[in-house]
Amino acid sequence: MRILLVEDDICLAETLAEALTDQRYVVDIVTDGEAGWQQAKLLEYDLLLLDLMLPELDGLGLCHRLRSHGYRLPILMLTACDTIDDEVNGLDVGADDYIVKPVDLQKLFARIRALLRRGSVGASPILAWGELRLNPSTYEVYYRQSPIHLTPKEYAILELLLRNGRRVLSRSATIEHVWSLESPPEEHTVKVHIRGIRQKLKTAGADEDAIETVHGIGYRLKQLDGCLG
Amino acid sequence: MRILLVEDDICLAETLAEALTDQRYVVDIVTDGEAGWQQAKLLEYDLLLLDLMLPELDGLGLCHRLRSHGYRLPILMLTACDTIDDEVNGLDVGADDYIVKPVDLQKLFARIRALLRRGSVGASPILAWGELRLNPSTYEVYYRQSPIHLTPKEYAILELLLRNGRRVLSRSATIEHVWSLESPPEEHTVKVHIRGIRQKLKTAGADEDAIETVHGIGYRLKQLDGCLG
DNA sequence: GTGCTGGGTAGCAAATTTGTAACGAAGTTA
DNA sequence: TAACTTCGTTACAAATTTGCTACCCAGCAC
Repeated sequence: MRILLVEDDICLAETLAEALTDQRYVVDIVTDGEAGWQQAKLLEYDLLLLDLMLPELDGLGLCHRLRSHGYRLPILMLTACDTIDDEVNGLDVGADDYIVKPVDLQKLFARIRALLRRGSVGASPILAWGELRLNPSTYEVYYRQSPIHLTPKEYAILELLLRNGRRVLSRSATIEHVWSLESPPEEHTVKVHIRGIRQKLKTAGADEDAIETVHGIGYRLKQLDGCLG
Repeated sequence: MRILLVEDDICLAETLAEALTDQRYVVDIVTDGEAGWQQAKLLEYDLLLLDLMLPELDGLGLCHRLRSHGYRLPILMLTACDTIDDEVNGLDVGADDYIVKPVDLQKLFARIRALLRRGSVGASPILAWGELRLNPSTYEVYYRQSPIHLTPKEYAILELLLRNGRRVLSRSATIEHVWSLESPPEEHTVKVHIRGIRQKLKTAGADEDAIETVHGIGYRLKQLDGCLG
């Protein structure tokens, strides 16, 4: 699960990101509202953790802009002031819940779980590409009828590829998303994991390689027959 | 299975909680609707037992707020007035069933069991997975014809697994559902109990392990032969 | 072709995660 | 009270995952 954290207090942001990473979320941090908007457009996040007070574009503004552009991801507001007014404003512009600072981590985790739980109900949870299917709610990966066992890192990379469609993922971007704050490995490590995925797909009966290498750039999913990019 | 009881009559609340605890549920009590809302956001409950008349935010209001925020847990309304009106109102705002005071405990248990098995396959009160069967109303567990004696904790974990099908249960989620708030054990404890279950199933003649370890995530029931994900 | 850069493969060792055994505390039952 | 069960912990063993080094191959420029 990928979370976008929009928080200008770098110290708090890193603390939160570390805690969330421990909870196995992948966390991206941006420090102002405008960057949050750009980043939210760039990738499909599962949840937005949004400070109310931000430079450039504040939390309410970003929230409002996202909702008015049709983004339906769960938004959890983070606010220093726990007045009713703020809550009302936040929920008015389309936030799903809010939590006051100082942040109680257990409470934060619980709200995030609650939001993700109900977010995953409506949308089709299965990511698919040709004969390949990945179910994020059960961590199951299938090629046709064959279950494929992937390690956590392999799984995370494949999920990232599937969520990004034909977009090319550079190795550094992959590391940023999959490893996030934990000590990032060398870029070569990505190759090794890509190899692991390819090998397991092949063993499962995939005739052609689902992952395309874009020389000098990175990886992406291969064009499907009969599908136009 | 964890139940949230929202009831302002402390005497009744404690009586019910005790009875439910005897039935091996984990019960948390709050005494007003607003607290109920906060608590429901905090933890993932398996069922909500909700008095209609409450201070702060009444049962109908809480029920409505939960449903409109996407919560889908079963809600059992508790009401002193057994008029059609109340029933209609309750079901309108999204309660699943209701029971009138004074509470007949046996009836209460039966309704709770019925609501908890909602969504599971068929109308059978028996939870089953392959040759494994678990009867929540008698706490009996069988593998084929052989009865299996499980300790309460082992039983609770196995029931949770059976109710969750292929979903992966993290160790922390398992603790959240099986242990009460005062004394949650270390995550390692879950491993030890899982081992106990596996060992007893094996002794009972299970050829292959029913519980699958999902490395880095948690546990789930193993895929059954002939079942597609 | 040669040289160069980037990507693929294999195997190993460290780190992390999970499994097992055993102990003692606490509670139950006879 | 003594025997027994349950349960959470510690300590250690086993398994899995992970990231690295080293080496080979493919594509590209000349």
